Amino acid sequence: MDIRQIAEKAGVSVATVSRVQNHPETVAKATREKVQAIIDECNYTPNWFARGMNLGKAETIGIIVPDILNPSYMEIVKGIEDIMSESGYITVICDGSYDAKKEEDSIDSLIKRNTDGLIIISSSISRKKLLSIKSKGIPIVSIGESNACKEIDTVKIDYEKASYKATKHLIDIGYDKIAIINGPKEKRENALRLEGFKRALKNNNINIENNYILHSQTSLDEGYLLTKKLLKLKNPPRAIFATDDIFAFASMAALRDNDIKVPEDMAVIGFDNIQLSRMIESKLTTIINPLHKQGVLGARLLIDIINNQESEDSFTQEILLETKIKIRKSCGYGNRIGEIF
Amino acid sequence: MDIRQIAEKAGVSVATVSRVQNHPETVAKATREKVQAIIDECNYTPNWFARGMNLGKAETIGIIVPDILNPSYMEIVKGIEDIMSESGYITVICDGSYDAKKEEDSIDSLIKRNTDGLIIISSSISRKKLLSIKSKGIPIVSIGESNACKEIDTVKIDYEKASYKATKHLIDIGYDKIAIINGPKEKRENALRLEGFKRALKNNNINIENNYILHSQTSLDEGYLLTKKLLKLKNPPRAIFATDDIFAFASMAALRDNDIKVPEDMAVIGFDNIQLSRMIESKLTTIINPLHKQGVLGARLLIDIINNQESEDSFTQEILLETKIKIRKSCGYGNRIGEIF
DNA sequence: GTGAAAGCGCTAACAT
DNA sequence: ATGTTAGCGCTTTCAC
Repeated sequence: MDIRQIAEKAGVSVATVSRVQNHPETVAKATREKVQAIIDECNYTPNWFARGMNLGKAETIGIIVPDILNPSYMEIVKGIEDIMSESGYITVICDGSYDAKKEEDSIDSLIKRNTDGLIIISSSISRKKLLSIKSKGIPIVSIGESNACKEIDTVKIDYEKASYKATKHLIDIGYDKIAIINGPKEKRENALRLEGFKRALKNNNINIENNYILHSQTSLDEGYLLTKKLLKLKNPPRAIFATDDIFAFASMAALRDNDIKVPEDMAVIGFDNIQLSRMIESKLTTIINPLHKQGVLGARLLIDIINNQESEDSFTQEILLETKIKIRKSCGYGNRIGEIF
Repeated sequence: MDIRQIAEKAGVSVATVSRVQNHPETVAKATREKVQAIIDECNYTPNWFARGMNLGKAETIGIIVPDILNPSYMEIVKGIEDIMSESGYITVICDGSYDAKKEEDSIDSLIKRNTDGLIIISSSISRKKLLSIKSKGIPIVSIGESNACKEIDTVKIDYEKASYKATKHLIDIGYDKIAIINGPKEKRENALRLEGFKRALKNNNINIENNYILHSQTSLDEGYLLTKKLLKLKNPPRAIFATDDIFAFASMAALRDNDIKVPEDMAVIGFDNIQLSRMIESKLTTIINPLHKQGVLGARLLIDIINNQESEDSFTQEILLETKIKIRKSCGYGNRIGEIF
């Protein structure tokens, strides 16, 4: 069923049918209604490729996410989806598998498809690549840190400060032997987290013990193993800062398997406050990262950029969201909250 | 940069450039190399809309998933991604938000875009809609139960049997007051789970207590609340079968908040064996659902269907995967496994 | 207000 | 082996 057949059935030209769909106000009411009736009756939708060829728009945006199995990222994606779907965009989610190369390939593939815009989440894509995308005029926003921070539109939190806050909390309640289980050190946001961690220690005259600084690649299992490694130290830590809630889960699993009680024998603080973090034992004290909100804001920002592509009064934006700390049970000293809410 | 400019630079016709890209073997080595060099130099990729318009292929498949925040579903999606990305397809993941209407809208939107094929996961799309998709000649496979089981290609497990197995396990180790926290009852797979549950009770002459049969809509919070409801019964159960691991997590959180120990005071068995299920306390005994594998098989099946669309020797397939039980700690009686692996 | 016709960039049949 | 050309289905100027 193509536009010509509709035109024929309605006894009008293809141009008129096209107008009914794209600029209905320019066609006489009677004609419009007649044509629309046929369109509905035939359940006609314009061929999407043909339409795209003329308009150059795909009504599609691409999302690059490091790992679709990590709920932290998916909460951001959910926020993006919520906005995009109400704006008529389709979102293509590409799983980067924590691999910069794969992320870049996905980007190429999305660009080839004339995707209207891109959102990259916690991406490890090179600065060069990022700038080349932007210079092609493709709208792009980064959620979290990227390798070209100042040059591309960004929604993020202050990772350094948030980590400082987490570490400071541990110090305030009396810990000084604090380890960090961080993500891959190549990622800028992890470097920042480490800085925040160190700054908190320094400011409080606590010696920085290199054995307490661990980088996990990605997986739950690695978080588990790294924690075991920590326990085997001659002088093990008394608190663990896991920079991702699921690392904290893995860590607590390792502690339990060694009969170490949280928070009695070891404090654990997480990062992100994913939904599950209040369902586990011991209930996780963590940094509230407004994940869903970042997705929402990132999506709105991207739509803005798409709609004002040529307008000269567009400036690169950086939206910085505040974080809070959520005190539950896993560090002790707080009141245990009897209910999950 | 379009095909004409490339042709000009290379001193050949557009047809030759097109051939170099699509049927390189039909063009002389010398010409081919010369043209390819220009293509590379200019970083030319064919306009995707124009290409699609001629070929009618989008090299895209769509996935409908009830909830992108539920790790059970995302493990399936990951399996699909793994296969699709190595086959050059891009996957569009649509979040159905547990809403049949939204799922159907997404399908329409995908079809409009000439998506080459569809994979629906645990979908609540009506039988009528499903058959109409199939009758349009659009390749579609269902992972999990759908409302048109026999008519569309399917990869699934036997939900009834798996639930029977889970319930039987509880009975075998001595429980007879067993509750079930099931998903939405409108879904066929949940109806099957309930049947399996009831069959196990009946076969063992255990009375079916209607108060012990609960349906949760979707969320963690609801699983939590439902469990509290169970505890308020005059005659509360001694074991809970949660038909989704994250329900089990939520359930255990509620139990802890009521100072009920798992497995000492209450046994809990889950369903799916998601990665996180071995990280929580108490380690979850659960049904091993080959999620990733289902994704892989579903993807392969879909590719098969796409490639043999007109061939007459294609028959609707149903691939049924076996499930196993993973005994950890949450039901007691098993040995506690000291390590997570 | 409506129609005729010129592309959009590409592929493939047909011609050489 | 390569070039010429007719579409693919739509949108949009430009006439009327």
